[in-house]
Amino acid sequence: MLDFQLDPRSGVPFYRQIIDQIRFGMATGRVKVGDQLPTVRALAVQLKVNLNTVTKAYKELEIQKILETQQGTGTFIGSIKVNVSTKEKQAKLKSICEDYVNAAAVYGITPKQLIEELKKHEGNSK
Amino acid sequence: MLDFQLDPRSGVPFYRQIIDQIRFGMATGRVKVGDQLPTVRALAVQLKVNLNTVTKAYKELEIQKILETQQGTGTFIGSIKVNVSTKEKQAKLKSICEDYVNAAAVYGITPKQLIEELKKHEGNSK
DNA sequence: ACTGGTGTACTATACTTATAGTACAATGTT
DNA sequence: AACATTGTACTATAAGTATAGTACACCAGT
Repeated sequence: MLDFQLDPRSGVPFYRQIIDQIRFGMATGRVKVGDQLPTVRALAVQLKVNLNTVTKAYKELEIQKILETQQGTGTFIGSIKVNVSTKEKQAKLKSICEDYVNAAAVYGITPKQLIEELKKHEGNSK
Repeated sequence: MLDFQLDPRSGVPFYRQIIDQIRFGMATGRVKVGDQLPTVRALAVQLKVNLNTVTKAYKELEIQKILETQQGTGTFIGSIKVNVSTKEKQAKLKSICEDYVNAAAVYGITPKQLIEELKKHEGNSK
């Protein structure tokens, strides 16, 4: 099951964050072909966004054949193999780190200190 | 000198990308207090965006006392200082790390990868 | 057949973002 | 004093994003 998380401060539209997280979830093997996604209403409530926002995300992925929807039943992971390019992965990593360094810098925390703290989490790499 | 680059596909507004890159440049020691930034017109041409877009970015940073502007002269890196108690700082560090480990995990990025990326920036950070 | 849950389709509104264009104000140099 | 360069302040337009609300269509149970 995917653990959706929206960051309103990132500037990235919600529907795009949802799309990204589903695509990355498929690429990293967190969800498999045939898995059912949360219903549009359930996810809207969970993420505290509008029904239309989730719908927009699902619809775009459905157009790309990444999701398969059955009206009345639900939305499922399609059989298309999603390939997130290493370039895209790298961009995401870079973007996250920049946000991270900026957020920390506001409090006078240096990248070096961040690294030290992060080492405590290294075990969870899976 | 900062090497600005905009990614139109990221979904992040241009003016925000400019803000982020300036802040990131400060956090990682690429620019120092007193350095002059490109003029609003020069940067607008360089990035192929509108004058107003650059202005918006500079203005927001000026409000935050991160930049200092002198009409007729230019825009410069300000000398902001953040005073936070070490206890508060430590708590913030922990909180920020947890947030980012979670945010990264959503995209299949491990703490170890975060550390690797961060190491690129630990050099000049004070 | 009915009911509840699913996705879908619309209208309308508000806010944000980006652009274009114009004009003005402050500074420094000549 | 004149000029070029800087930041600033408007108006107007267009596109994108998010919300609210309503209604409908499809499917699987009972």
